[in-house]
Amino acid sequence: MLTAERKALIQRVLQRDGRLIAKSFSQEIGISEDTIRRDLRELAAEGLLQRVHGGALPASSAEADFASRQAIGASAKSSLGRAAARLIARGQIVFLDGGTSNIQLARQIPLDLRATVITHSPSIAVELAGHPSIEVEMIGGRLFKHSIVTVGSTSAEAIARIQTDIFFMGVTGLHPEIGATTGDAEEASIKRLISRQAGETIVIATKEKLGAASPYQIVPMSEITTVITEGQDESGQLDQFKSAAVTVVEVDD
Amino acid sequence: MLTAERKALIQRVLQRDGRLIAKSFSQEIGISEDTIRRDLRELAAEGLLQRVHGGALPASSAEADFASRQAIGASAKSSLGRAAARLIARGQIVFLDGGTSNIQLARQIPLDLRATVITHSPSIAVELAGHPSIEVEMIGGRLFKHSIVTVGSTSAEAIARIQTDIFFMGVTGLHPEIGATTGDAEEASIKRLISRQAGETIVIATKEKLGAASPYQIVPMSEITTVITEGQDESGQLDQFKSAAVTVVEVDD
DNA sequence: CTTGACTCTGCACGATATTGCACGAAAATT
DNA sequence: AATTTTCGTGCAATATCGTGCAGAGTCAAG
Repeated sequence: MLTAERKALIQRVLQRDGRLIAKSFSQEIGISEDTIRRDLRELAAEGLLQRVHGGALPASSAEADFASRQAIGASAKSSLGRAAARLIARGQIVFLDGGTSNIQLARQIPLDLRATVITHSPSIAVELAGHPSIEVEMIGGRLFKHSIVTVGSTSAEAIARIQTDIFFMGVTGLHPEIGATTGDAEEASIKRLISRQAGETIVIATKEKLGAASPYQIVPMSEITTVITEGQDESGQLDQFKSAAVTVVEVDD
Repeated sequence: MLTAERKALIQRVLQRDGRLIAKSFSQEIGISEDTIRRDLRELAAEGLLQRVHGGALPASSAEADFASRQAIGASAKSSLGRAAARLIARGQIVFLDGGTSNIQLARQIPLDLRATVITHSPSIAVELAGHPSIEVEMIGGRLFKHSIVTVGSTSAEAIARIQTDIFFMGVTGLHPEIGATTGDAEEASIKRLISRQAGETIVIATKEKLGAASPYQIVPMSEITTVITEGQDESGQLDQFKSAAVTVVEVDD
C-alpha cells in the first residue's frame, strides 16, 4: 500500500467516524502501529488532523464545536443569509442544505413568504417549524452526525424524485479551478445529486472558504450558478470566480 | 475511549445539562471516577469549566445561571425519561416518536449504549446527533409543524419498511377504555402504523395525561405494552390500566 | 548490471502518559 | 459530633509514544 493512499484512507476514516485509534486501525489494514503513528504525526504537522494520545481526531473537531462554529462569524453569516433569502421567490421549491450558513438563511426568510423548503438537515427543519408560511419537506435517511444531515441510499432515492428551483449548497471549500468541495465522500455525492435536481445551485461562502479545497469535490465551478460572499475582496480572488461564468453577489457586513 | 474524546464529551454534557455529576457520569460511560475527576481537574485548570464538589459546572456564570434554572423542575420530567431509557437493550432498534417526553428520553440514553434509533422527529435527530454510540435513522416526509414530526405518504412508506423492537409513543391522552389519543388525525394514523411495525409499544404519560382523551384514537389499550408514569397514584386510576393487561411502570420523582 | 543514495517499513527499547486502586484528608450531610 | 461522600496524591500496571537502527525496495547515474 502506498503512503499517500494510506494517508488518504486515514483522513477518510477520520471524516467518517470522527476519530481514529492507532492500534485498531493498524490491525485493520495490516500495517504496523509505528507506520500509522508516523503518518498521523506527519498529517498533524500539516494541520490535517489533530493528534491525541491513542490516535487522532479531525482537525476541526467534530460535533463538539458545532455550537462554537455557529458563534464564530455569526454576524457575517447572518448578512450573507439575508442576501441569500432575498433570492427566493414566492411559491418556489427550494432545497436547503445543512450547515451554519443555511441555518442563518432559514432564520432570514421573510415571515410572509410562501414557499416550499426541502431539506435533509433536521436542524433546518426544526428552525423552519416556527415559520408561519413555509412548507417543509424532510428527506429521510441515515444521519451523518458530523454535519447533522441525512445521507445514504434512502436519502438519494428521495432526492432523485424531487425537482427544485434553487439549491443552497453548503461547502467547506470553494476553489476557482477545483470547484466546490467537502470533507466526506458520501456527503459530496448527496450534494452532487441534489445539485443535479436543481435549476440553480447557489453557494454561500464566507471569505475563509474562498480559494480553499477539501478532499472531495462536489461539483466543478461550471455547475454553480451563483456565489454569495463577503464584500471585502482583498486578494482579488473574486475576479477568478467572476470569469468562470458565475454570478457573484458581494455582501457588505 | 480516547482521553480527548472524553474531555470533549464532558464539555458537551456540561453545555447540554448545565452540570455534571462525577459519580453518575463515570458510571454512565463506564470509566472510573478517578479518571473523570482527573479530567475535570485538568479542564478546570484550562478554565474550560468550573470545578465544584461532586462534579462541575460550566465556566461562564451566564450559562451556570441558565443551567440551574433548567435543572430545577427538569429533574421531575427527566426521571420518566430515564426510566424509559433503561428499557432499551444493547443493539435494539427503537422508534422514538416526537414530543418533549421523548426528547427527555433521548437525553437520558446512557452514553455507552449501542443501539439504533429511528425517528420522524427532527428535534430528536438533532438531540441524538451528539450521542457517541447511537445510530440515527430519520424518516422523511412533510413536516407537521405543530408537533414537529414528519407525516404523510412518504413517511408512511418509509415506516412500513422498518420493523422495530420498541416504539416509544407520544400521546396527548391515555384513557383506560378509549386508549391512546392525539389531536390530529394524520398524526394518529402515522403513530398507529409505527405501532404496528413495533414489537412493543410503550407510552410515557405524565399524570395529567392519564384518564384524558383527545379527538383521535391512535390505538386501543390492548395494543399498548407498557405505560410509564409518575408514582403518585392518588385517584386509583392506575389500577384500571393494570387490569388492561398492560405493564405499568411507576416512577418516583 | 552494479552501485550508491534515498525512502519506507518494522522492530527494539527507553521514555512518557494514562488508568485504576489504596488511603488519608477535606467537605458535605445527618 | 458522627457519618458518608467526595477529593487528592502516591503508586504500580499497562498502553502508547518517539527514536535509533537495520533490512528491503526504488531509482538514477555510472
